[in-house]
Formats: sequence, C-alpha cells, structure tokens
Amino acid sequence: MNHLIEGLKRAGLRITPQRVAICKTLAESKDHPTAMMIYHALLPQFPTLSLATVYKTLNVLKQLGLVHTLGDAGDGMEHYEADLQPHINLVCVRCHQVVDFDEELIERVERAVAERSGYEIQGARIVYYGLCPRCKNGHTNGTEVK
Amino acid sequence: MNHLIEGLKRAGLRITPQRVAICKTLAESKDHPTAMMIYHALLPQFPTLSLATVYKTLNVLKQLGLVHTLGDAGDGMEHYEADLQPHINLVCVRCHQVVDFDEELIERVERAVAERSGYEIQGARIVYYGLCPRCKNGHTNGTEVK
DNA sequence: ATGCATGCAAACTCTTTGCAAACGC
DNA sequence: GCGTTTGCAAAGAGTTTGCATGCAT
Repeated sequence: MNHLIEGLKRAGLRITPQRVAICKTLAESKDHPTAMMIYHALLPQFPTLSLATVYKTLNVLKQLGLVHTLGDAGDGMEHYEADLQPHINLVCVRCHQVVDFDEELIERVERAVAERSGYEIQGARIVYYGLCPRCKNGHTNGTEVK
Repeated sequence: MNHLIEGLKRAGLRITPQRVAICKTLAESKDHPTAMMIYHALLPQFPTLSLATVYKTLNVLKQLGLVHTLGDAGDGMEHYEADLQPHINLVCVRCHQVVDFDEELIERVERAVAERSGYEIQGARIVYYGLCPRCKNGHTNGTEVK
C-alpha cells in the first residue's frame, strides 16, 4: 500500500506505528516537509513521539534510497521528498513554499551531463529560487510559512 | 581588480585586509569553498583571523548578491561561489568535490520554467550527485576531502 | 524471547550574536 | 574622531547519539 513501508519491510526492518505514520505523511504530502513539520503533524496522533525518532526514520529511508533530501529552502532546515522522479523544485524565497514542476528538457540535460562529464550520476537536485505568483503580487499573508 | 571588493566599496562598506583576502580566496578558488575552508586557507596569513569574521563577510557578500550559496555537498556545510552565471554543479558523493559544468540546455530550461510557472525566477541551483571519474574507478585516495 | 526501535536528554556541529577593542575612512 | 569591523566567547539552531525501556517479530 505504501512503497516506503514496503521498502522498510524488504530491508528486514520493523514496521512500527511511528514509521508507518512518518512514511504515510511523507508519501502523501506535497509540500516537501522537514523533520519538524512531520513531527508536528503527527504529534496529535502520537503525543509521545520524539523528534529523534522522526530523524532516525528519515535517515533510514534516505540510506535505503527511498527518499531524497532537498537541502534547505532558505529556512535552514533539511526538506525531504518521496518523489524520486527527476523533476524541478520551485522554492519561493518569501513564503518558503516548495512546489514541483515538470519539464521534459531536464531528461536531456541529465543525459548530456552523464555523457560529457564522465560522472556516474546517482541523483540530482534542480531548484529555482524566486517569488511565487502569490508573493510576487504582494500576497504575503495566508501562505506565509514562517 | 576584484569585482567582489568593488561591490563592497560601491555599497559604502569598509575594505579591510580580512575582507580583501576573503574576496580574493573566493574569487580565485574553483572548489566552492566553505567558510571553514576559507578560514583555514587564510590562517597562515592572518593568525588572529576569526571564523566569525569569515561568516560575517560571506553573509555581507551574499546579501549584496555578489556570491551564491550552494547548500551542502554531503558534508553538512554551506558552500559558496562567486560565479553567478547559471551553470551546473557536479558533486562527488565520495570525495565531496564540487566542479562546474557548462550545458547550454539549461538556459532553455530556465526560460521554460519562468514562462510556464509564473514565478519570478531569481536564481537557481542545479546539482547532480554521483561518483566523479576518479572515485568511480576506486581512486579514493589523493583527492578525498575528508 | 530476542534484539531492534522508541523516547528522553545530552552532546555535537555549524552558524550567529554581543560586546569591547581596533582600525578604515 | 566617528562609526564600522574585528575577534573572542557564548549563545542558538538543527541534527545526532547514548542508553534504558518498550515493542515487533
């Protein structure tokens, strides 16, 4: 039902309620959450959940290659995503929101890089920074994350 | 002589020996250094140099838009670069080396993103992770950063 | 029953800040 | 001389680690 959980199972790791919840949150969210965001989202459901558990689980998932880290979005925190397809992230420098963007050209870019650089490409992070349409028009309220 | 120093001057800021040295190191280095790397590179020349001064100077340069931050290269540290041209960074996940890579296609990608997303694009970070040719062939010594 | 996962707290690392002394302008 | 910049030390923030308890298998 959730490929992250199946990945954990396949690796012989234990399926705990916390891990199920973290995987579900990560797989279903479209906002590239941080460990802290996942923690707060699950706190009502798991009042004793520890932030350390979230970090440990995310690190396990990352080591298994099931999630990617996106670096920070201007907020100094690591962002995670379960979508492994190569795609573009758009980061709004004002509201710190991260959205995905599909552009077929990047497949050609990746192929060109692999061929001409001699690198064995394992992953990519393609991020454009700027003002989202909402913030560009001065709508700083409502979606402002921080 | 150095556009970073000229930028500081233009902004009405003071040109200290430390700032000159930091700007020179950053402009001349091709290895996308961290604050710590700049600090250690200048320590022989400035025995009393403070890491805080390096950070403060880098933040000033960043706020003036004279340098870009690249995020971490798997080593958990912020990397800086003075090359503002849009280009691709190749990060080796084994030796943590960062090199530049030119690919004309990314100009078209940026134009497509700007047109289709509605974002006001201010900058980009395009990074491919993988094994550099040297590490791919098992040469883990000699260039290993850490 | 075994031993991995959790949760708490403390430790760790990178970066920022406060403030007195030094120095560029 | 004035006001910014430096350098030191301490604080801050995010993430990791150690260890006893709990729980999945």
